[in-house]
Amino acid sequence: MPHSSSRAPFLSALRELVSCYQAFERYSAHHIQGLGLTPPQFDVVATLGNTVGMTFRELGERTLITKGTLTGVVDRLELKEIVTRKGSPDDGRSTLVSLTRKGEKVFDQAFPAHVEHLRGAFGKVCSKELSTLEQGLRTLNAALSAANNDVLTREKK
Amino acid sequence: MPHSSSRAPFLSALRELVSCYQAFERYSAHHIQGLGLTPPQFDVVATLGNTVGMTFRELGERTLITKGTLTGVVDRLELKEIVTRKGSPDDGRSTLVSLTRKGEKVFDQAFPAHVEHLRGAFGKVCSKELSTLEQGLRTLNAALSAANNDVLTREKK
DNA sequence: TGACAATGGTTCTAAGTAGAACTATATTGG
DNA sequence: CCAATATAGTTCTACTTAGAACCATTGTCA
Repeated sequence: MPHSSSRAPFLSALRELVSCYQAFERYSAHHIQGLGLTPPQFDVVATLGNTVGMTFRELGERTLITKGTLTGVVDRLELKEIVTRKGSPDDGRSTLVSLTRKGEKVFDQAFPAHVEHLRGAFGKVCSKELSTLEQGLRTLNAALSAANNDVLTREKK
Repeated sequence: MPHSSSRAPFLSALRELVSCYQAFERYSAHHIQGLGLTPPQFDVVATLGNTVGMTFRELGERTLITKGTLTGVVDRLELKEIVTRKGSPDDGRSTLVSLTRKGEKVFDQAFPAHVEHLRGAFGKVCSKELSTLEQGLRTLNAALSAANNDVLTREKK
């Protein structure tokens, strides 16, 4: 589509965003699977690490995993005896998820190893460029959120 | 994990990359679903638009959908009579996928509409910042590809 | 206080995802 | 020319995904 990309130069930035994300996912997932976890499972373990546990709601907000999905991810981590569920004493509706002893060992081993693995790629990019990139992503993020809110409120009407 | 992020400043850029991608996906998917397609289905239609069709292999390379997944996506588009499969005359192994008449109509209607929708978000970011962002993403992409190749060749040995 | 709304999790469905095993057709090197 | 090898798609499995419907509990307010 030659004419459309010349009319819409942002499409090439977009393509780059998507392919960058996918490249990161590939690089990251490959390593995580070597640790015996899937990427969402690792995400949950990394989020629970060094905490006393948290509710499904909070866990979902931090990992950006929707609640329907989260149930399944936590199920499988529970099967592996890496996390446990415990009813909240304060609120009969909510469930607290936390790492088991075994889960903490997994965290202590996997988390630093994974950060090191990532450094293997990100370390090649100079920190100045990285912070420029971060700034640009923030701007785009804000534009996307705003646009998304526009659409949603327009639909509500 | 307060100490880890201070030791690894790239993690905050990474977080921004992931959340930016997800925000884009949400914004984009929402609109695409209003057109009666899923995001991968739209991707395939957009890739086949204004072409005479292509093989699964080529389609997979362009959309970044792996072949096992692509079979299912094309199946569902075929059910909707948006694309057709046709055995390649040159190579008995490969299959050509192309838009049907109806598929072309869908493309002509959906593609420009979607680009406009995206412009609603990206248009808010000035083009200078967008091209800086694109450049940063290219750099990171290159670093990720290189690191990934390193890992793969190391494993082959 | 008692109906009604909001919230937290689970379940269900349709789809996408990667990766491995499989089948059929090419290609290549001896 | 034929055996080994590579390539193209399909199938299968385990998992993730979002979203909707659902259930139980909690909060609100009349």
